[in-house]
Amino acid sequence: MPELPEVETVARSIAPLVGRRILAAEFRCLRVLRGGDPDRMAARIQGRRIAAVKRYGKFILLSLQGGGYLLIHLGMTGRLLLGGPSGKHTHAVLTLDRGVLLYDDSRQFGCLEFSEEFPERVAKLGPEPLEVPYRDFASALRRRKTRIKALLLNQAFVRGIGNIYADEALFRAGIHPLAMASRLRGERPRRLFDAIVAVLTEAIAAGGSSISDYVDAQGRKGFFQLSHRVYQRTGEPCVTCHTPIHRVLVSQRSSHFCPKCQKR
DNA sequence: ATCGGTACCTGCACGC
DNA sequence: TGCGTGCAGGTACCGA
Repeated sequence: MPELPEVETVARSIAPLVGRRILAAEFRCLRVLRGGDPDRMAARIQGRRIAAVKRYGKFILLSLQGGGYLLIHLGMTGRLLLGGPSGKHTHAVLTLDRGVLLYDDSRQFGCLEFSEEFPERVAKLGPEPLEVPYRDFASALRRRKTRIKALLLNQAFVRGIGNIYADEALFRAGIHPLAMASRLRGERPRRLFDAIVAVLTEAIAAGGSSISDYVDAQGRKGFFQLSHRVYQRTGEPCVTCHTPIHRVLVSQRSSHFCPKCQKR
């Protein structure tokens, strides 16, 4: 489900939890828990206050008062919900001094991880696409001998872009998903950079894309799916030239593009 | 050191 | 109705 705009929306919707105390933590699913024993992890979290909520790429990091971090990744189907009934895929329940926070994830590709130090997984990520200076982005592009679509999905290159926004940015920039990153010339790197910034900014303003079941922590849907120009529009006419949208696999991921507007 | 391919898990839409 | 197939926003890990 969630890429940078969706995770940003979720992070904003749980921002009011700053200052709340975690009275109890219950972890029900070993698979989504990183770094060991559920009861020990619960014991280390219990009683601490949430000092900050911050997004890093597709991760949400809760900093706890007095040290310690709870790192959350939503995977494909993860949801953080403020209150609401716990269901068959609810894997964690944080009882707060006011309210409750649930972690729900049917496919179990997401994860929760507690660490005393700033998490290594976050430290290894590339820069934020909305913060990286253009010249850093352009010089990194030049050094990569891989397909541009695969590179945009690589979280060590830039953090937060997933399949939807990679396809949408490449369409806006007029670049074929199979183009080699290091061989983009002339205006193309700049157009790609600007397209990424524009599509992410617009998507955040729309509360993200709700493809099937994505909602923020208050259960609100996003509406950026209404603005998708290529993603999951295979066979439909291109909004610019009316050519049917094509689909190819790049690194085993569906990639949607206009064969006329996006040249290699 | 970088890659591309595969595995992980559940649910849904589709054709038969 | 049910069954098999393919597809889905994710990352981690493997061998080349």
